[in-house]
Amino acid sequence: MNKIKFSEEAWLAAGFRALTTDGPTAIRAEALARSLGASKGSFYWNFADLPSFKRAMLGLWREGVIQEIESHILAEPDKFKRLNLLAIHAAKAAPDEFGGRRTEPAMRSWALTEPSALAVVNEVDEIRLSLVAKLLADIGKSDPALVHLVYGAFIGLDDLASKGTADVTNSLGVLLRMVTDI
Amino acid sequence: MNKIKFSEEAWLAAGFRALTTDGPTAIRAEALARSLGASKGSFYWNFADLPSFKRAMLGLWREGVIQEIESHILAEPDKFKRLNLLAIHAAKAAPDEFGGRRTEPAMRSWALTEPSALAVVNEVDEIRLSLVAKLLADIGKSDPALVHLVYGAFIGLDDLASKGTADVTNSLGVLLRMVTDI
DNA sequence: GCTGAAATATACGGCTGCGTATATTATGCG
DNA sequence: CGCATAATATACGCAGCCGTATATTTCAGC
Repeated sequence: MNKIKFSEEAWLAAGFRALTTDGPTAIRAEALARSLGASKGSFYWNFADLPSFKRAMLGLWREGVIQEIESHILAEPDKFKRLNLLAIHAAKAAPDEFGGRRTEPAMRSWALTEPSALAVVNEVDEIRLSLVAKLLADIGKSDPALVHLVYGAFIGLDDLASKGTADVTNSLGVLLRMVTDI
Repeated sequence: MNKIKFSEEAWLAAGFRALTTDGPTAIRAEALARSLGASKGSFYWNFADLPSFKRAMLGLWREGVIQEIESHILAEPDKFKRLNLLAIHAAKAAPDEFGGRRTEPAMRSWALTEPSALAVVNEVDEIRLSLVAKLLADIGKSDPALVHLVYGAFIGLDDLASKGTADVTNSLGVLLRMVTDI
């Protein structure tokens, strides 16, 4: 094996930076190459083409979300603390070098225009909705509309937070207190 | 005056269709012209350039939001019904020919990458947050985190609804019942 | 019918992007 | 030391887009 100057990870991180700062259409071989100080040739050596690069990004994000759930939320034994962890970790679905808290809104934005992205976001939504349903069932709540409400608030507050308009943890906390205390 | 074949409104409607189906970067003179069966020349006759066209779109959306609030929500005298109207009209911030319920997520997505769009979305958010704050104050609730929660749920459920994942009215109804009944 | 302006269409130069084809550089290995 | 291949770089053809400059059509009023 020879020396790797620009790893797949480096390309993918550049992809997430492009996505979060300039949107889905900024994921382009030449632009990413410029941002890394590399050339197109290197990109097309590591990835067959743009669609396959995007598939890699989407897969990485989905795995990160699953990882995040398993390591941070399911690991907590107390059922009320588990719910609070939802609020705390709401905005941290991706590592910082992959866009941090700007990733979630960017992925959902991507899903609006690209079917492959929509498919992955739908998968992730199902996973998270099942999680919320389970956590709420654990405290004796089973209304599906409530599940959607909690998850919808999760998504919307994240969007507001990405614009500097709201604080996710505070407001989700208010909601969870209403749901649990009464 | 001579006959107008492609009005400004027609161009703007095409702009919203492009935005909602293919994202902000699909707002391009040539693509819009094709979608209308017109040519670039006509576009540049009606609008100075792309930035000014986008300004027109953003202004139209903002005015529509304000109009919607004044004609549908503030017109209702009963303070509890006013809150319910929030839930019912949540997803109808734009007329159908301008993208209907897909417009809200598309505008917020646009705001992620274009500063001029962010400015308008921020304006709209402030207007709507003031409205929610007022409606909640009318029923004796004044916690700012609650205001953000209601509005965040509004935004997030709209996103989920645009992906076919949730029903906005039901879940916002659950929230408003929690807020008002207790 | 003519004429002139309004409205739309076509033609152009310059730029950027994609994906491939072809160099060029580096390096592990014999 | 040299060779084969991994990794990156450069060069190319083709296409789309922007904004302008230049036609061409269409109509109102005379």
